[in-house]
Amino acid sequence: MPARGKPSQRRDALVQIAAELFAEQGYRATTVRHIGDAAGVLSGSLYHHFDSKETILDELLSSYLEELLDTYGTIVKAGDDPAATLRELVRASFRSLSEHRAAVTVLQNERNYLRTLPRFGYLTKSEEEVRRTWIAVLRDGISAGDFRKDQDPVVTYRFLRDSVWVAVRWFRADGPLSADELADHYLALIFEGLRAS
Amino acid sequence: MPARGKPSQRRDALVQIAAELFAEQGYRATTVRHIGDAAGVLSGSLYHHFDSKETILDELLSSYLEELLDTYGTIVKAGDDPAATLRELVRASFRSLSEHRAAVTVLQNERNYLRTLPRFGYLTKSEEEVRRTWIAVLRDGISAGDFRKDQDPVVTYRFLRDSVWVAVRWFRADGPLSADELADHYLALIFEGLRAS
DNA sequence: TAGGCTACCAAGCTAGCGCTTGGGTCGGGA
DNA sequence: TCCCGACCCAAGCGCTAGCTTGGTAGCCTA
Repeated sequence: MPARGKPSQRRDALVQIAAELFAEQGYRATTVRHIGDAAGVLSGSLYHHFDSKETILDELLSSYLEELLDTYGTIVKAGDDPAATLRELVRASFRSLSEHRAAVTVLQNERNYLRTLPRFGYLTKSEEEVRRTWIAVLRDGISAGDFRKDQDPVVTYRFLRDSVWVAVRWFRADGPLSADELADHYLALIFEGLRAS
Repeated sequence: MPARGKPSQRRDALVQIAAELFAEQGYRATTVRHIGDAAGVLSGSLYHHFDSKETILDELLSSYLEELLDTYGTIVKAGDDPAATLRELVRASFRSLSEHRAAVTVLQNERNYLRTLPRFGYLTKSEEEVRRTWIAVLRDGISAGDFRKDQDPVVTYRFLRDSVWVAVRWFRADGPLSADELADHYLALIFEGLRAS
């Protein structure tokens, strides 16, 4: 069986096939026989590539989170003003949501369950790092006078985070709006509000 | 077995017990043996009250949706101006989220899956009615000059809807914020925006 | 006090789950 | 030519899922 560090095209393709099924039907509702069928292979043959169904999911999620946190780090290091940084964080999030739709969907839907598994303890850590990043930007924006002071950054963070990521439920990369257009629409709503001036 | 229209205290209690488990672990991951254990009964005994696990879920969801749509109807019929109506819709939604936490959670998490089952076709219909209600208010607000014209009401609706309902993931009725306080915090963000004036 | 109703138990059925085992095929390097 | 590694099949194991069946204890009413 190929190891994690020893990449294989077939292995990567199988992860993607499984990812689509996980996203559509849920991780637990997707059976190894489904995955095998979709890949044109008997279910047992999957165990040549992976030692468990969990491993397939792990590969999907950890590689996604690695990339996302990397992108966040780059944005923060750029050191723009808080409003611009927040804007870039939102844009990057919507882009990741379009490029890794399956991974994001699974993460949203199975988060509570997966966190109970020791193997996926890193999900909590990643989530905490995302949280720190966003809240720091919000606090900076308040201190700098860019953002309103009568907002609790913790509550605001949860709203921003949730309303961005939950869009994965209906966003389609081949739909009428691109990820960046959607991000800008969202940012306009968040920054300027709904009320006519 | 008691029928749907023939209420039974025991039956209602069992629905609530099951609802908590469905919300915490997911509908499919909750077994009839779990439900039986939580109710202090053997799993087979549940089939005295319900003819299937699906029936338990159906009872939970349909009664919740009935109540929600009823509340929405009352608010719209009151005929306030669009901003006030939207405010009341948001408040009512947050309240329903606190009073029917389990039902909302299940609906959010299993929506995609349940819509594939013929039995739960009414979920799509209810969703459509909610959609019509909100979008009508948004359009009215734009026409009346209360809301900004450069917003697509369809996209805005999805943001509002998602960011309200997704709060069920972290909202606790016994937490620091009441449902109305949370609604007001949210409304301030939506109406006035994040940017300092 | 007999009969029926509500609520439950004890036991087990079938289907399908994740995963294992032993073996087969085929292309590339020595 | 020989063999190794990548890849896959066929069959089935142990287990748990939702659900069924036949029976019973206690209560209410006539």
